[in-house]
Amino acid sequence: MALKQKITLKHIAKELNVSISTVSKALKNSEEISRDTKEKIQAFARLYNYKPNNIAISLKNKRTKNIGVVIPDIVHHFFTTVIRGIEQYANQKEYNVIVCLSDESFDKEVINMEMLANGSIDGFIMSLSSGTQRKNDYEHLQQVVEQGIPLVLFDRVTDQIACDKVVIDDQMGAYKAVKRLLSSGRKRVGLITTEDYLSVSYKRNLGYEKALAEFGVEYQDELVLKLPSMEVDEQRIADFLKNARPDAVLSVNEIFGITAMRLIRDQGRKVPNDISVIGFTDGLLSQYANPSLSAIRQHGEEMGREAAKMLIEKVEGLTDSESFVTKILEPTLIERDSTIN
Amino acid sequence: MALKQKITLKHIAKELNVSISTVSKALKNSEEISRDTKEKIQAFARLYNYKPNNIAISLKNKRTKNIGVVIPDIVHHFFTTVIRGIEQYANQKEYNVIVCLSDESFDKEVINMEMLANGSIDGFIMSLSSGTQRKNDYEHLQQVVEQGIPLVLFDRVTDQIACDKVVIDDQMGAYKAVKRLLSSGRKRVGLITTEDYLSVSYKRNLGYEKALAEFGVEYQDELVLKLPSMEVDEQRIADFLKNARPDAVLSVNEIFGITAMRLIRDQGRKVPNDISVIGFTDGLLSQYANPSLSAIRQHGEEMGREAAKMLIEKVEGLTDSESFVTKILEPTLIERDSTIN
DNA sequence: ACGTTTAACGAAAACGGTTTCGTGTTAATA
DNA sequence: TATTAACACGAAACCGTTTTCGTTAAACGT
Repeated sequence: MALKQKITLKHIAKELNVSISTVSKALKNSEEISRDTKEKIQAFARLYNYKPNNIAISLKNKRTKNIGVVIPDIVHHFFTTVIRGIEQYANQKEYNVIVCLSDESFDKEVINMEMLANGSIDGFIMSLSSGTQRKNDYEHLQQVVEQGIPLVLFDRVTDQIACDKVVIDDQMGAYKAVKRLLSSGRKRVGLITTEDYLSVSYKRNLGYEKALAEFGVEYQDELVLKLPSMEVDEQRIADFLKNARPDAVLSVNEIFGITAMRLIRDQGRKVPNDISVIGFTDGLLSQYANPSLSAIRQHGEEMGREAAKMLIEKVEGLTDSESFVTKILEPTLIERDSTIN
Repeated sequence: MALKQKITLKHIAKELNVSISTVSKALKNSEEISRDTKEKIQAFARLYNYKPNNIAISLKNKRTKNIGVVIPDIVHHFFTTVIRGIEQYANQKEYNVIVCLSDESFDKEVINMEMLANGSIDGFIMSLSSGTQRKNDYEHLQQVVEQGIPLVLFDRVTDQIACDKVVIDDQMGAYKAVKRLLSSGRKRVGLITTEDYLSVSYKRNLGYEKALAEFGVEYQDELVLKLPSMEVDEQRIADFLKNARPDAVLSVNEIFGITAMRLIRDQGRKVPNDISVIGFTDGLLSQYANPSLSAIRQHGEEMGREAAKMLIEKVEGLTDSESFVTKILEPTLIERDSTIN
């Protein structure tokens, strides 16, 4: 099979007995070049399907039209929707999206960023790995911003780095959920969460406490289950449900919520009659669970679009590179079958 | 804030009063350069954290170490696991992954591929959009292979293009499922699928028929529901369940399966006692559904790893560029609560 | 008829590397 | 002492563009 080698300006120039610069200008329809020459060159280019080499252009312009996205995990509905949002906006602005997974590991996050920071991308959009948040080390981010590479953090952010951010109001989300549970008459609202090193967990705990306080309900340790990671520890959840005997549960993610619902049933109680359940991260599971799970929707796609917008505006210099904003999206409570009025 | 501009060979050369070539060689530990000079240069480079510019290297080597992944949709557990598999392998080989979404649209698929094909990537991994399969037009793929860009197709493939492929044996998957249902005594095994233009649906239908034939069961049109797209049409599924009255159902994806289970219950029948259900695409939904859904596992991660391996071997010339293989992964039936022995 | 504008194009530098091929210096060899 | 090899380094081409700045020749003005 004969390979149709990509044609370059040089080829065209030689074939048409003109200089490379003339070809370049002709293809850009420059006024400098005569009608005749332009037509000849453009026709030839069309015929051989000339397309400029992106890499060469990147080198020249010092702009790649690539944006690097570094996320902890892609097999996770929330991140996946964010990526889609990023893609949507980026695509329409003719940017490509390079996705790297940190796998919740600090080291991988660092390696990936260093790899991309050496010219491969014009800017970063990222969500911190749990490893990084636990280590509380943001040197690699600092390096990137010091090099003048725009950075937008989303969802799992840190205030130790000055950059644009987009988050949902996690505290508000938890607050809304708990308020909803309390005002429908629930007395013992439990919380299934992870330990505080994850920024989002911390804030959700705050919202939980705030709602309790507002309703004059005392915070009780036994009603809060803090799991050490996102792993589903059925035993601990089951024990928690049995011992604390909540009449409502807010879970910090979908899976804990779904699992809790199943365990509740196994223990002979009913959702939502005996126990209401609300989960964070409104994804497919919440939608299709049985009973379907009321959830705090985090608007991942919007978050992605917003992050991409902020990033690209910085990249293209449309926005002051010294001033940063944090966009806070308001979460929405989606009522389904796991809560009762 | 003082920007730490990226340092280049030129900077180092000027600072140390040597030539650029000397710096380049010294940093590669070339024998050509004296101990002293090398140490001096390397120390300086380390001090200023010199990292070569990827773009410049790409231009020189005509190799980007990027691979382009074009998939129909990212908010889909199966594709997401494939990406993870690709990432795993690619990362370990120091390749980056550029993800583009075709959104099931032919046009977007074409645009994305053309964009990436102009030097941005060393090869493609892709799964065809439904738009493309419906249009049955593979010109853009042909172009790419004619330019000598390696291409690996996965899952949704076509035999109109000669390239490496990795798929699961969809026919076998359906066959295994239906065989399982029939041998546990079911008589009226229904199939909820999509129309045949999707290559996978077609093959799954074949497996369904094959199992029926083997058990001497006659194929009945009324037991097969072909939806026009992947949209969940509850009404049609409900009607199908009521009218065809199957005692077992194989669904061509997770969502149809989950939905069917719910509708079955709504109609007053029980899973798995009255009706067994098996779904394709073993994802979170199947795992966490209630009852949990028996499923055909498609080994997305392995598929991704395999695709990445095949691609990178082609890219690096380790494998003959003229000969292509199709790797067929065997699907696994995962038994859960939605089937009864 | 002479200087000046203008049109149309080419040469060359630049982006940041890699690599081949000198070249000058010194040390070893005949 | 003349020759040569080894050593250490630099010049320059190259990857494929873009862009600035000539340069040439024709057209123009007076």
